[in-house]
Amino acid sequence: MPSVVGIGVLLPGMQRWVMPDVTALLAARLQAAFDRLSPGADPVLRPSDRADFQVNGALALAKQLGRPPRAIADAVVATAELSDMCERVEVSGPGFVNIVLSEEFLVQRVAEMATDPRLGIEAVPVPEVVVVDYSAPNVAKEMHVGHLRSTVIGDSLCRILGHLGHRVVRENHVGDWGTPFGMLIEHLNDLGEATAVHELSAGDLNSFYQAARRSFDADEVFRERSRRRVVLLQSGDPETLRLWRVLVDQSIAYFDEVYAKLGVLLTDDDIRGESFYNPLLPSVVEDLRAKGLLVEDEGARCVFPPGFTNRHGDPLPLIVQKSDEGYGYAATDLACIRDRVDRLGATRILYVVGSPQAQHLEMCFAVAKMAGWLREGVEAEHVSFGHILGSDHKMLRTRAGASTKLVDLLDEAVTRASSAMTERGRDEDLSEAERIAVARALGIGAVKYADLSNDRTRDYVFDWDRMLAFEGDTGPYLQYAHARIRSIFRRAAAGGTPPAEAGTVVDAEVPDSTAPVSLAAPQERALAVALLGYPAALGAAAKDAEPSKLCAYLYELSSAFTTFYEHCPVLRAPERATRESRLVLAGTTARVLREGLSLLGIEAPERM
RNA sequence: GCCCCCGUAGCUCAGUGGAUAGAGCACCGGCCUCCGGAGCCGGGAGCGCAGGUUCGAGUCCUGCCGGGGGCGCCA
Repeated sequence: MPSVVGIGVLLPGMQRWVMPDVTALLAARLQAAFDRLSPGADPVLRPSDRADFQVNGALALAKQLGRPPRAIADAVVATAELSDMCERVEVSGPGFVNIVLSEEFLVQRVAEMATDPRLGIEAVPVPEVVVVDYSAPNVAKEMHVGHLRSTVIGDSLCRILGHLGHRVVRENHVGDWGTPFGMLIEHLNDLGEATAVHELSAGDLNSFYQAARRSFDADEVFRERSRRRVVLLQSGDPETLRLWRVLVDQSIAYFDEVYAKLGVLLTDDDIRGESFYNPLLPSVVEDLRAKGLLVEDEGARCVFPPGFTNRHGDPLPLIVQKSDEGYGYAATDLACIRDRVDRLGATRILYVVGSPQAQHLEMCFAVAKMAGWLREGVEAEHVSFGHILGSDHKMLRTRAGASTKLVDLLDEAVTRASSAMTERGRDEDLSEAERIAVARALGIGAVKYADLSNDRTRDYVFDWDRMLAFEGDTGPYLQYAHARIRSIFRRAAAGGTPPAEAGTVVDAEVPDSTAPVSLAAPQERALAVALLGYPAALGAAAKDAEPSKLCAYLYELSSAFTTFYEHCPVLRAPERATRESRLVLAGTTARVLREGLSLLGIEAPERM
């Protein structure tokens, strides 16, 4: 069964009318005004540092309409229906329109958000079927840092898209087929099944693989056995398949351990390994041949999508079937696309795959379009990402030059988080069990946030001290901001005084999220505006498949909160009404932080 | 050789063609009877180089320089 995330929001009865978010609402109003001047003209609505928003569309329209930009801006201001939202709309400079939202509007929207279980996030009206291809470890091979990015980014995208109401199908394209399995199965035989299983279940996949490799390189007899074993595997020999299954199952059990440690959604049901597509490969080749796309070249069956050339400037082939009749990975990738469109009904396919494979994927997409498998209305996107670099700005490796094992990295993160807590005396009130859980949340969260908060497409420098810092744009900082707000509510629940017994956890919710909100102080207003930006930020992250946009938003929100918190006493507010209003602001901030972090796959502890 | 990505402050990074290019770290100066100071307020410092398109370019185009990646039977 394909995995489904977030389908719940589409169930009858749960679907409810939620007002469009502030940005969308404003954009719609402005669009109507611009349409009257020039149908379809882009208002160019942008956040502004000198107002809440600015509208730049008038300048672009000036030349086209042959009118001064200020006159156009004036016309927009005169005709746009903004009076219920804004307290000031004015033309400035060469023709910008500055928009300042009214306090009444902000108050009303924050109140709606505070009482909305979905925090103002509207389920998309037309859900897509989004297939997310990510993680993709190899059977009988250790997961290393190279798998971190794909797994973490893909996980977050699944969560975000699912939360927005899309039907998400997770696909873990595990490397479980191909010529190396001849060698691996023969090595398994040589070790003896029991010994091999023991070694693999201990998670020592690398030494197993490397030993197989050594035999293959050194021993001609072993090599020949391996080749014959590949043929047996391909032909479906039951005993060979059984041994193959042993390797696969042991590896999957190991992957599950890593996924559990990492805290991602992937389950065994999401595994759609290369072996799954194996039976579909002949028809891929047949269909390409029938469509006249297949070209035999040097014995290999290829498709030459236009626009791709090799080092000599000659057309570059996508090799579908090798000269030895075996299928190349391109065939699998093509079968995969077809399967996702036909069987799963995908309307959007995300490949969370490293940037080196950009050209290969482009070629696959091009061929799939030529063959009609990727039809109109189905988007295939390469969600590309860069390398993780060490402090020397080179690919992260151990001293020995091997790529770092993912489990080692994660264990070190938790260890470092644990000592950071002790150093800062943050663990004094926590029970041992809670201390361990928090250290885990902090360490894993720090690694994930460091990865997710960068522009995917770029390489980033891996730096323990920076990612685990409790200040700056880090996971722990956001978790801290959340924990600090929760602490306010524990105090509020205890009558405004600290709990009598250290270690007592009072799980307090917002006492009254329907209390009237006032935004008299500028820091209160700024926090309200930041809160209302949540839907737009989430939408942008989903549209661009870019979790860093959600990270940037959450960091801005935290900053707005700390400024607010510094200047606006909550529990010590002089008036009861002010105190309750501020509790609503703080409580809503905590909820957005917790939900936002969870959409990144990061836990938000109550205390830390 | 060809193709792709990247080059923004001392460091790590944001910047969907719009006004004076923003953060964090580090540094400097203020604020502590502080609901968690892991903070708040303020400061200095930057778009690799050269052209071009545009009313407007960090953003788009061309060339160059520098870094990374890819380029036929591995995935």
